[in-house]
Amino acid sequence: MLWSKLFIPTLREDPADAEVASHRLMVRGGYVRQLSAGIYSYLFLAQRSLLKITRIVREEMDAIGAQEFYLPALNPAEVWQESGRWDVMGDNMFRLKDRFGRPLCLGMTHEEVMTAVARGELRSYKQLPQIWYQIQTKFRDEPRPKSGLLRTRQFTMKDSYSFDVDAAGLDRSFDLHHAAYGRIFSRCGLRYFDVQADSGAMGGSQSNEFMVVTGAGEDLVVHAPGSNYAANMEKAVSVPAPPSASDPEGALEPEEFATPDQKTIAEVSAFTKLPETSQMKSLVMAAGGKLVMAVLRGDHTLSETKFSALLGAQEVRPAHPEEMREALGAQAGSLGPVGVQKMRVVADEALKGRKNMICGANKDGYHLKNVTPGEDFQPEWADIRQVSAGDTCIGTGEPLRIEKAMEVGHIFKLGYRYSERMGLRVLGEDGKELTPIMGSYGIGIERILCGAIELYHDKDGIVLPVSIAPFTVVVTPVNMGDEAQRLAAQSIYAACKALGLDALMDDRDERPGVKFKDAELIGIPYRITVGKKLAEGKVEITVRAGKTMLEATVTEAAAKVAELAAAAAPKPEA
RNA sequence: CGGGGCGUAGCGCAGCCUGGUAGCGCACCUGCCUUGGGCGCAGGGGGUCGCCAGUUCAAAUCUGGCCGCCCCGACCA
Repeated sequence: MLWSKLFIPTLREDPADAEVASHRLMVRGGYVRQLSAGIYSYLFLAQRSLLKITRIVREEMDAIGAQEFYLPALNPAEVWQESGRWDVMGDNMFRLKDRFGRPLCLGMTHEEVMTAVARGELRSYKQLPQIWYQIQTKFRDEPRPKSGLLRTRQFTMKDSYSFDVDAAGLDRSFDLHHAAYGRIFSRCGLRYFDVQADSGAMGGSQSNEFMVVTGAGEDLVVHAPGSNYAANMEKAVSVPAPPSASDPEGALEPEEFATPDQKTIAEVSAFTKLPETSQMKSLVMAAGGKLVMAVLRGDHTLSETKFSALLGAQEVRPAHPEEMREALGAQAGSLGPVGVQKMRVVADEALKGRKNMICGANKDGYHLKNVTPGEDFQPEWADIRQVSAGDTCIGTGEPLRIEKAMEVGHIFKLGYRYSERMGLRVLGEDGKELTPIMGSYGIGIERILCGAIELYHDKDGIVLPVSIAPFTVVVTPVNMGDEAQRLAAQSIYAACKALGLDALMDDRDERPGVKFKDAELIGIPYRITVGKKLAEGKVEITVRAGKTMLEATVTEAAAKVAELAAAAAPKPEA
């Protein structure tokens, strides 16, 4: 295509309201323009790149036998009411009414619609397994859209759903997706982590997230560089760093002592001159209308995800001050597990084997010392602790790293939730009805592009992987007024196209500096510069990643780029 | 929803405190010039100063309300 005819509105300066690199560069590079908070117009370059991404996704989904559908984004309330998510989704769902007042919503995901199709049509176990997918626009009324295309109110998702006769079948469908996702993200050129994740309150057993490590991300991944361990922060486990002071010896009895105005762990630690690791933190939480006490080492943080999973509760919140006072007779800052009868007490396993520690006395202004978990109080033991910096890997003992990351894909085993509630049944081999088991698998299409840009950019702009760049190569005649250059550039451009390269011809009557800057900004992997060396029959090939440069003759330039591109973006194995 | 910031030409910003002709750079248009890193010269077009109300002889500027956008937090099957 001819650059002079295209709409690629690059900006010389950074947009004022773009914070993260992908947002800033996509606006500057003329990929996108914002229409409203969390709503973007994808211009020519973004659309080309997104089409390349979706093509890769399609190829890999088709390769595992998945079938592409296209489902309505506009959904009647009924199906969401049947699944129970009409209420669960709350304000995150865009809702509207039609002219007759019938409630509708814009789809956030498509479990309901897929299940509705399935229950109308699937009759026999012989029709299973099925994997259905679509690439569709999703709508979520985010409380805070942010970071450009990272968190938007309208976005594109590849979502697939599997239907199997039994758990073993679901395992196979899950594994197929797991492998396909790895191929998809690799082919898109992403460096990613495949992490164990929490499956959330919506049911389901196994769950993996595909995460791209970037400071722009909103999640945290915990990983050990030397081993295979990687997990979402919510689910991660670790060996805690040892306490910084050893516990006092002896079978000591708990003893009350005054701690006026010392409430936080830090305050009590300073007051007692004993480190935070010698304190016990007692948190009273309300779950499902009941109070539960969580006891942790002073320097540790409660993982609300693990805690609520343990309790099987949908919602866990800190107890109100009145609730604490009523149940324990003291306020936060002086609470402790000793003598507590009215509520469950769950202690984190990091406290196992510890003795003679300090905790609140359930009496304002007082704490207890010489408290030994398991002796002076009998808790339920569980891992309810969030991994923290300094912890080590359970498997290898090496230090764990905690890094910010962005979720680009999520696969998980749904179980029977939707099929059960929405009445999806087929006849089994034995002639009895059975409820198919489902899986759900999502990929954020725009997030792949964002992730690639976050990972690969420099001060001059975007450095996209060949497989998802809007163009593979740009042919840049330095001086359009020079006929020899123009003709040579045209022949190279034609040769590129003949080789099937996605080529762009920068035929604009611009200064060379402008053309170079623009090509670098928008991230085209290769540039063939036709300039002063043409007198010797030579042109230059510049590789955007690393800005390396090599020479080639006019006749061989296109083939050389094709070779480089093929090496950089291998095709899928047949 | 809580905290902070910002709204003036397509983009980036100044002007506002101390009320009185709406500015600068980039981009855009015309002409000349130039052609290996966002050239140069000359001329030109483009604004309900976010919206509404108030104060005033007079409001981009002061006051009040509203709206929008960005950032932090809460939230995120």
